[in-house]
Amino acid sequence: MTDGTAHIHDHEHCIDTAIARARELCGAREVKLTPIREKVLEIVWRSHKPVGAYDVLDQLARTHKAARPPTVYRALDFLMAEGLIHKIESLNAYLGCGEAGHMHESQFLICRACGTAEEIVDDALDAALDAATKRSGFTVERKVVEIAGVCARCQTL
Amino acid sequence: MTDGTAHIHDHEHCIDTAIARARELCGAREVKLTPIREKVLEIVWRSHKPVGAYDVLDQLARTHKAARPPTVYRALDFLMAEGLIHKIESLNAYLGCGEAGHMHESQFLICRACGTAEEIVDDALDAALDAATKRSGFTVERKVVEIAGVCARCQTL
DNA sequence: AGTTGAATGTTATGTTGTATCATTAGCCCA
DNA sequence: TGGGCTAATGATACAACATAACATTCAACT
Repeated sequence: MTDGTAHIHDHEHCIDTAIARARELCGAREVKLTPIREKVLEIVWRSHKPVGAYDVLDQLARTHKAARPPTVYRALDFLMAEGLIHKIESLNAYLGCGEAGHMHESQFLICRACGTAEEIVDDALDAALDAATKRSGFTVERKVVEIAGVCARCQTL
Repeated sequence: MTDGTAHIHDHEHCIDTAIARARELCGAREVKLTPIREKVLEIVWRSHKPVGAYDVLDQLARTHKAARPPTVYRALDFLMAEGLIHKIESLNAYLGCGEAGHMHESQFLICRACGTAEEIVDDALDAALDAATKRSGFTVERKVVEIAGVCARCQTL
């Protein structure tokens, strides 16, 4: 286990919880969490680090020989549409969403030292974003907030 | 002229101003705004829309046959390091910086209808970002804020 | 002129993401 | 029960974005 956050939680449990939650949500919404989609979700959740689509593909291909780029991108698109994962634009990588269920704007703290990305929910920040756009008469559809730097833990190492 | 913002300003003048400013800054900093770098800056400034590296390459190649992807990426890297342009991560595209000279965090309103990206400077928003990270003990190096939606003008069309 | 370091040239390749059409799987229901 | 519909997946090809590595040129200083 090389995951920099492994020390603070039971990661298998955290994956299982995320998948169980995804099943519930998809059931309630009457959309299909197919085996491929579920497997991709699990692969993304296996790390708290954002993971690239082709890394997902490599891992998926171990159990699913037919996997190709479109296989992965379709699954990722589905999972994003359902709010189960996020894309980190500044890394071209994907991350499991810890707040799945209620749609929300995502804000990330990305550590360049350990590679982890922490999703934060800050209502004051979100309000400031809305205020900034309201002034311009701009209608918001998506808010990308990605803060890169060094996390508290890595600074002490 | 198909630029959605062309109606509100003299674009040639705005390009000239940006290049003159870039020359000043590079002179003061004793870094070289070479012909290639200046041409790339001009190409980026020709639109208020973020422009892809390969679009820049196509345009650069008209006057500079030897241009290749590294030619363009090197120039873009230089211009970004000097704060003369920004990269829009969610579009993989580049945009002239209207606030060149003082280093600052960039925040963008990106209209999916007309393709323009407006750079905004909102101190309250920036303060909210800092507050959010301070709480986590996170050291910020770069802040990416990209708000996508529909601009005021496009909503009325 | 000779040396040095930055900039550019050149070739190749790596990485990320889509378009397109064919095939399969689940579901409704006549 | 099997025909017809739609969603999902398979499969091939390619487009778009970006960098590695090494060669050459150029400008500045001595």
